[in-house]
Amino acid sequence: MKKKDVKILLVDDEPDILEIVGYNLSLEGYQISTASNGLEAVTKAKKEKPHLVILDVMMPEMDGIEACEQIRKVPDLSDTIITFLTARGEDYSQMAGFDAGADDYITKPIKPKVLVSKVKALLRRLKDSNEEVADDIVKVGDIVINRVEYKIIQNGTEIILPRKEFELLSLLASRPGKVFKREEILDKVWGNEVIVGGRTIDVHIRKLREKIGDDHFKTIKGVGYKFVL
Amino acid sequence: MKKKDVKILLVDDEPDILEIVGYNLSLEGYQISTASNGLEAVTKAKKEKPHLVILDVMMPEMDGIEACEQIRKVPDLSDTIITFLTARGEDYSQMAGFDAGADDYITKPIKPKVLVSKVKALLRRLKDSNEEVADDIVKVGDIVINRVEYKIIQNGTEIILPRKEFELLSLLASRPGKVFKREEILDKVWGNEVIVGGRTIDVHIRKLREKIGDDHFKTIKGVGYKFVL
DNA sequence: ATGCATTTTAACGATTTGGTAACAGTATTT
DNA sequence: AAATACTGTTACCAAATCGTTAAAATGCAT
Repeated sequence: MKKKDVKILLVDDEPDILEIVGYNLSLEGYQISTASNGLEAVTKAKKEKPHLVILDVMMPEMDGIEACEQIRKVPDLSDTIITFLTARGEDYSQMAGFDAGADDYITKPIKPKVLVSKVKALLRRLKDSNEEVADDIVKVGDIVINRVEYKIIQNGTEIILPRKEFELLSLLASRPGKVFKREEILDKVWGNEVIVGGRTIDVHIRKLREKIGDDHFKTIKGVGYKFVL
Repeated sequence: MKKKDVKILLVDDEPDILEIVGYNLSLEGYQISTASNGLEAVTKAKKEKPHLVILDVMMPEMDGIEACEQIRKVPDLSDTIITFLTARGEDYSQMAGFDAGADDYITKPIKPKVLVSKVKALLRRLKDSNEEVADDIVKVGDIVINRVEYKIIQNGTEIILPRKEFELLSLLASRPGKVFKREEILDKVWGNEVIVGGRTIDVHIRKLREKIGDDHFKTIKGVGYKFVL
């Protein structure tokens, strides 16, 4: 997801806070909208479906805790990350925040740099959870992919794959039939910082074709590869 | 199939699990029913024909494995997806689950978000659960254009098209009957920086006429082309 | 460090694709 | 009917893309 497509809803009853936090986050390229109390927050959240909600705990009309609970009840917002703004030194242990479904706390006074890096960290979590769930066992066609033990079983035969091959297969098989663009594969298997040569994917595909079976991997020229059953 | 028409049968002997998992899934809009042991599960499955069964492995009366085998024997339920709930760290290598016909495992402890995205992923396998990919699969006349899998299906026959041809067809078929000007086609399929000769579009249209059928592509002299059903 | 497995690169060949040119065909205008 | 303008068709070439291989680089464990 592009940074500028990330929507953040900022909720606080102090206009100063809204402005300074909003300013710093918009500098980073996020889409910011604001609300000044819990009710407004819930309404806007439903309408705008933000990816992240930053909620002051103490507010008139409806406090942050309750707003958080309300937001958590909305199915469309199940992936939304909620973080509280709270005064430093409050007793976290008896805070109802996490019970209400919060993901994190940010303490006042707010340091812009800290805030921004915290937000980045939280949104990274969003990205991770959006990508397919990593940790378990899936059967797809004649293949069982065991992500826990890093092995695959095909017709009862166990096959141990090296990490990159395993992850590549794992990705392709996570959506049989879907074509994964080369770019997408690089993003998800290699990570978008690493730069590898143009033939790297092909070589790994070739090894998979050898080990798993030629017919399972189909090339779509100019686009990418797909796994077929 | 609409999300709210998807039936999920949840089987566990611990009421707490039933409640928390059931709650989270019903928030997503699925129809939930529950059973607290294997016998009940098989009975309910036969009656309700759920699309997905989430089955605890260890239960009184009849364990998950046997319940799974029973369910798999029912012809009506051949398309039902079955997934086990299992404690993390168990010895997967000697698990009888996949032999019994399971499609997946979900490990306890259960994180609601993980569970929900897992369930979504599994239900995506149901051919007709067009939840979110609806926009990427378009039916026009006797042709189905599948942008996810980069293929088109005509009268049940799969046809793989090269990229430019696919995109051209995709564009024209996106508005059957509408005439696309040559200029417009160049913009959308080739991109307005690239300059190609005057006969390029014609050649591609010709290839489509060969592969898809002559009558589908109508020439409007002096203007452009349109796709007709 | 040494050896082994994995990953990446580089080079080359093979294949597919996209694009052009040339000409034939067809409609449109004069 | 002739001239004009546009499209259809074909064969061919160039560029893009992919497959394969071997060797170099990297990582990893002994």
